[in-house]
Amino acid sequence: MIKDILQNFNIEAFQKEILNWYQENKRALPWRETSDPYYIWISEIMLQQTKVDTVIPYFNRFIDKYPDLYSLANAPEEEVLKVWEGLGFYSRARNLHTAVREVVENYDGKVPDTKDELGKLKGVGPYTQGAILSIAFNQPEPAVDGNVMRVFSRLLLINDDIARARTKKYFEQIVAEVISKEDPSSFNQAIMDLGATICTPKSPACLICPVQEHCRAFEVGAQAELPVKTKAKKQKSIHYAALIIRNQEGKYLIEKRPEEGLLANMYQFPMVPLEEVKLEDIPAWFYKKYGVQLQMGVQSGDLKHVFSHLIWNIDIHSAEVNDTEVKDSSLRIVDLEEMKNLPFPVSHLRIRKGLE
DNA sequence: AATCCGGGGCC
DNA sequence: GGCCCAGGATT
Repeated sequence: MIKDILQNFNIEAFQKEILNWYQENKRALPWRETSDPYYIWISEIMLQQTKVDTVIPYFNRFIDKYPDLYSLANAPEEEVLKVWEGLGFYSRARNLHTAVREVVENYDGKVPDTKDELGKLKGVGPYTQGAILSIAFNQPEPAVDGNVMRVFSRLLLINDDIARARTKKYFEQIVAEVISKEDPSSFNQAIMDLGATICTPKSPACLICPVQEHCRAFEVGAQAELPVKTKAKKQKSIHYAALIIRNQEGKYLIEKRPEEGLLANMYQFPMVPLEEVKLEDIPAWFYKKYGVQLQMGVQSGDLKHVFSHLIWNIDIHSAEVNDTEVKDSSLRIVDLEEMKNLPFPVSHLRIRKGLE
C-alpha cells in the first residue's frame, strides 16, 4: 500500500525542490548552529508540543547553564526544573535529566547513534530517535510528528485520522521512502520548516509553496480539510483554594508536590479541593493533613488556569500560622527570595506575583 | 488504544 | 472557547 500511495509521486524531484527551498529559506535557529547531538537532543525535547518561539529563550538559557552533557548530569534535579520553569510538561525535564545520567553511566558520556540505544533512554520515543539520528548523525530515519503528518497528508491526500497510532506508523513508512538519502538532516528539517511557515494548520500559503506542484490536496482544493484529526475530550474543571500562609516572621509556608503525577516535584502554595472541603473546615482539614494549625484570613483574589486535560479554578486565600518550622517533609517555610530559587508552575507564579 | 501530562498563541 | 504545537510514558 505504500507503493500505491507513492505511485506517480516524483520523489527525486520533490527531494530536490524541498532541499533547494530549505537551503534558501531555512530559519536561523540556535540549535542549527551545531550538529552536536547533545544540543540537538535538548532542542528536540523542548520542542515537543511547544512552539519554536517559546523554546528559543529557554534553549539559550539551558545550554548557557549546562553547556555539556556532564554539567547537566551533575546538576541537582530541582535546579534543572527551575531552568525549565514556565516551559511546561515538566516530566520532559526530569526524563531528560535521568537519560543524560544514563548516557554518562552506559555510553561514556557520548550520545548513542542507534535507534535501539536511543530508544532505551527516558523520554526518547520514536520521533526524538528519528530527529537525533537524522539531524545530528545524518541517518535517513523518519521523524514524524503532527507537523510532518499535516504536510504529507496534504501532499499525498491521505485522510486517515492522525490521532491514531497506526496512522503515525503509516506516515513513518512513507517518510522512510521519501526521505533524501544524501541529506536526511536537511530533509527532515525542511519538512518541519515547511509545516511551520507555509503548510500551516489554518489557511496554508499554497500559492507560495515550493512543492505546490507535488501537492494532491492543492490540486483538488482539499488542503483546508486536511489533516483529519478526531477531537480531544473537554477538560474537567476543579475548584481549589490556594493558601498564602504567613508566619509571625513574615515567611511563607509552601509545599513540594509528590514525585509522580501532575507537576511532579514542583512547589506550590498549599491547595485545598473545595468540592471536598468547605471553607470553614479548612483549618481542621489542614491540621489533619499536615499537622499544622492555621487561622484563615481573607480571600484576596482568584484565577483560572487551563491545562491540556483539566482546568483549575483557584480562589486565593490568606492565612496565618505560628510555626517557624514544620515536621511534614513536603512543607517548607521560606521567604520570598528563597521562593524565587524554587521551581513553581505558572499558575502559582501568578499567585506569587501578588506578594510583590 | 486510551489517558495523562503544561503552557502559550492564534483565530 | 477551540485548536494547534518538533510526543512519550503509563495503563
